Amino acid sequence: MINITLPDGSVRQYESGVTAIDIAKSISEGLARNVLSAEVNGEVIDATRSITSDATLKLLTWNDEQGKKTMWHSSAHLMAEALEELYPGIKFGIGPAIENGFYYDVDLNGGSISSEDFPTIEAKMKELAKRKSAFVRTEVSKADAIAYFTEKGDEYKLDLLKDLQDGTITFYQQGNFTDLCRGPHIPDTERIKAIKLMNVAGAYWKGDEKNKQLTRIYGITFTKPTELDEYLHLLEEAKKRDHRKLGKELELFIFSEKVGQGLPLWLPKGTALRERLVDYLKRAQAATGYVQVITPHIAHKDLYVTSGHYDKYGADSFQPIRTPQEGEEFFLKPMNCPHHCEIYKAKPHSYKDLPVRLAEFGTVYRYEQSGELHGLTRVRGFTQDDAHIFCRQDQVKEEFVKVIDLVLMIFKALDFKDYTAQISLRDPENKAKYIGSDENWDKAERSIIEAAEERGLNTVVELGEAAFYGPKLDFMVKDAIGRKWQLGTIQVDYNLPERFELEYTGADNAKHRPVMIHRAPFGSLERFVAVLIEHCAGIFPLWLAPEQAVILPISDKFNDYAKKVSNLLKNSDIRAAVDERAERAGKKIRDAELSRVPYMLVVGEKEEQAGTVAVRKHGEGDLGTMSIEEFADKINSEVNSLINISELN
RNA sequence: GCCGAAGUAGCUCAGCUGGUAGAGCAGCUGAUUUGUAAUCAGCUGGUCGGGGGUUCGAGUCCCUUCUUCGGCUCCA
Repeated sequence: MINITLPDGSVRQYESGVTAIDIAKSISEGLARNVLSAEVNGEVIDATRSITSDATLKLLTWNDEQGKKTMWHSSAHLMAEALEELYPGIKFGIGPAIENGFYYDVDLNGGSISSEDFPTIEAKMKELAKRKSAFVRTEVSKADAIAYFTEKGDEYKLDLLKDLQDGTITFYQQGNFTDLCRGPHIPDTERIKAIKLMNVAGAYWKGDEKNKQLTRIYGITFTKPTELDEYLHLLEEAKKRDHRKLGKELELFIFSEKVGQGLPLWLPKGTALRERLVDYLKRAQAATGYVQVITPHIAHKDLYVTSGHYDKYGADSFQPIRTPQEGEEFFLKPMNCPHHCEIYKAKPHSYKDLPVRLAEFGTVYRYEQSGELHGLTRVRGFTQDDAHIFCRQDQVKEEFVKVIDLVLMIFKALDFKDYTAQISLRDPENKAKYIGSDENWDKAERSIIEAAEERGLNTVVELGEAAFYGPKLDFMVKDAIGRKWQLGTIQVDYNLPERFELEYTGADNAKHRPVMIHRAPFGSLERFVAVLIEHCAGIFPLWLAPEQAVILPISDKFNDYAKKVSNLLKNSDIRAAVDERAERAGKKIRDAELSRVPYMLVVGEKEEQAGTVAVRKHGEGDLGTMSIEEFADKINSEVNSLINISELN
């Protein structure tokens, strides 16, 4: 007998050789039907594999990330089986699960597949799924595996086999399809109940553009038809929230072919929104010991030679700006850090002065690949809410805590409730590729982890994801419809202080090298505004909305009163416009609702006589009549409850 | 940068197999003076992304270029 420990800590005894499915059945039939794979001693395996020694077991279902991945990976095999029946002679690359679904890369030998073929493929997949074919795992020798794919004529699988060790090779077979695969897979194809192929795209074999281009077919599957419906609904919702669409509709920003790709033009309303974000962060930073600096948009080549960026990015960047001076070259600044290093260097520092926190809303230019540009999330000119903190090694933790507080304050003000901190550390197997002493790295890594713990962050630690110059913490937020975005970042840098020979004088009267911390709570204003638009679907928090209220006179007889109301509100720092058009109230309300103005103030004869406004809230409707002062108080208290910088002190 | 698709009025889109452009909204003008999601009428507006070609004739076919979209690769 063996002991199986379940996630709740309970221990059950089973015969050796029991499978996860057997165990699930012993708990309930329903659970057994839902099991997709199993995590045994931390490793995800087929739910149908035997367990022969004491183990901890977690049964994975659709509700587990890994369960979904298993399902989608198996779905890729199912699609491959369908494709092989429909397109005999087709060759297969790789077919993994991805964040939302799966894909398979195929070589059609000159043929083609388009989205018009999807219904046929989907129908075939459904037919095959219903056969309830089991996914059967077999261990094969490398020689046998090579023989199998040589006979089949699948050069891609043979290419993959080259890099595999004999003795670790497994095949999975379901129905008539056999694939080289590590697994794991779901018990049988019948668990796949809903299938949707999403799109086709070209993709190079092994991601290398020198290799042949394969056809990549994306799909997604579900354990219930309703889950597919929900997913399609979510996609539609995402489309409605697309910041590129809303940015145009709400007149926030545009792009112009003449100005250039990836160079956004901020319209008055977008600028108002952005400036408000900037003011907010500036006030918060002023309260937490930052000083603002301003540096030019271009810099001499030498700056980037010193920083090392010239060697690394020179040829792939905007090319140098020349001057009448022979051989002189300037570059558009791609980051603010080297400039800030020069500011730090401008005078000697004592250990007592540290940390020095230099902040700048610095606009930078990077020549991103044309195919990579996307709305405001990936542009060629953008403004970072950048700051560099120069501190002693023993201050790293405290500085991290402070930056975390700043980021959390912003998340609160913008209603991001769901976030995790991703901590990127060194690859412990390969410490040599990182710059800086082992001791400092250890300290810094520990400081970051402790800072995150102290603030109760949910963290995910990624080994080997650190930059060569230091470990970092990135905030991953989930938006209102569950999509993940990377926003704020905090990074330790041991490289630039070295290259710029930054120093401070310690208590021992000797020179020491400060630690540099890069941080950007928003990341960039462009990207942040894009995420914000998609998060709130264009319905901005009241403190940010370009217009907080619009006053709607019933007829032009009341335009004067409307203007008076607008002026009174302006005195209370409320942004309110008047809709003076000769339209009916219904039309004005409709337009105001569509442009997502938070409050509409309808004014007519009654209001003019009583000195009041009839308040209507966006998306909610009529709130009744109140005095102008009451309304102003209501707005201001609502705003204050959202942004409260004093919390930081 | 690579592969695939698309580009028609300010916006959203229609325009079959080639026969010199349409709608709705927006805008303008006039009428209406209006009470919680679209008042009515009239009008303006396009070298059909740019360039080249085929043709008697090109929004429509071909080449080229730019931009956008979906992916790949990339992101200091």
